[in-house]
Amino acid sequence: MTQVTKVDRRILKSQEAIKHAVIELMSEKKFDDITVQDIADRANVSRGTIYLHYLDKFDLLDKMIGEHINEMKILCASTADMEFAEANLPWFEYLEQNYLFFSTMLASKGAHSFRRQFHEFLIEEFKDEVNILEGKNYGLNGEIILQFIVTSYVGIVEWWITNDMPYPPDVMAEQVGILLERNL
Amino acid sequence: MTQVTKVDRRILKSQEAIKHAVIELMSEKKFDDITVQDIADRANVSRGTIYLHYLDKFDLLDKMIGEHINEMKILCASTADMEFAEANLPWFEYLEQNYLFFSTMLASKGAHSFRRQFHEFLIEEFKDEVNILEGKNYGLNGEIILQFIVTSYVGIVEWWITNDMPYPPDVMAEQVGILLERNL
DNA sequence: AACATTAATGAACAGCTGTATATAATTATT
DNA sequence: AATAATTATATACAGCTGTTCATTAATGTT
Repeated sequence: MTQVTKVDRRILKSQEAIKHAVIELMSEKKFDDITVQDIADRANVSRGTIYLHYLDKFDLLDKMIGEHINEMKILCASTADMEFAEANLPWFEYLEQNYLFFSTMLASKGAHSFRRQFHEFLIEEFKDEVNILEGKNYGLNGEIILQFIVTSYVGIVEWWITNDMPYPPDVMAEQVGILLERNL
Repeated sequence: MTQVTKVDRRILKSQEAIKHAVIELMSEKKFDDITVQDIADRANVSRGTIYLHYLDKFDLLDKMIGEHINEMKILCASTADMEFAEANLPWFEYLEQNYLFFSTMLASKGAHSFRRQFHEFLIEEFKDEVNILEGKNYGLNGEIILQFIVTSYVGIVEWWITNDMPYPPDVMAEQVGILLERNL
């Protein structure tokens, strides 16, 4: 069931301007140094308008991250029955394409949002892959294995981005793919 | 070469009072809700005194975390040639003993400090354990394997603490030990 | 005990935050 | 086109932050 109620144009316009302003400012300074006043000035809206849509600047960042995670979910749907190494590739390419956003965001106090959302997303993706009834993980704790895999994925992505993507997406996808196969 | 120059008693007294105040306040509210004014009032020092010792409240938290990491380094030195499952145990026990501090800290915007410091510490511990010249990791990228292992360790510890330690330290140590053996 | 050094204090400051409110402008609907 | 509802604006406010500075207090060393 899709929501068909029209959203007031003013809301879309304000939110677009605000998010666009953040992207612009991110290429000029660290997210932690960007003030709500900065964003309002750049977006050409009243500072109060930002608080009308978001709790604070971290909530704003959180929602921008959420939109990226949704993009990655869509990418994921199209690789449903590939091998890990192959299915990983679109994600690493997507991260690379949005390097400025992700690197600036990860260098800020809002990095927690990304980690939380990406973690939740990956838990959904991998939770059915863990088998402790037979095979290599027989007898182990499924919850701990799932956390082990997912946090390593989140962590390696964060490492890759904050270290200026030292390897190309296809190398990352392949190496991470091998590590996933070994543990799942 | 140990530093023998005496530290002014007032410095020790102020810093002790400040750190003690933070610990106290942590049992009353989330770290993000604690203000520098709160800390100054509780520690019975002038607000300016805190800025005399620390850049801001996150720098203060960072230094408190650093002291815990140092404790864990000391624990580590005594388990140098044990199996992973055994060597892990003192860490998980230490984390359990300081549950209030770690859980409150991880629920804040300062969680990044812990992750960074614990990550750096583990890199030092594990960097010599990766062998890509023979064995299970032959031909793989050593840097990526190291990041994979270390971030999963940091992540699983964070998961364990923020989820109210759902398993006792010995179970965690054993399960994580198995996962480490498999990948190193 | 007297001294020079260092640390702590209190007050003042500009700037940002988050909230509230009255007013104006825009929108969707009739 | 007129209307009611919604959104945006400007302004004001109290509280916190991080810095500065002159003054006072405590410390370690002669």
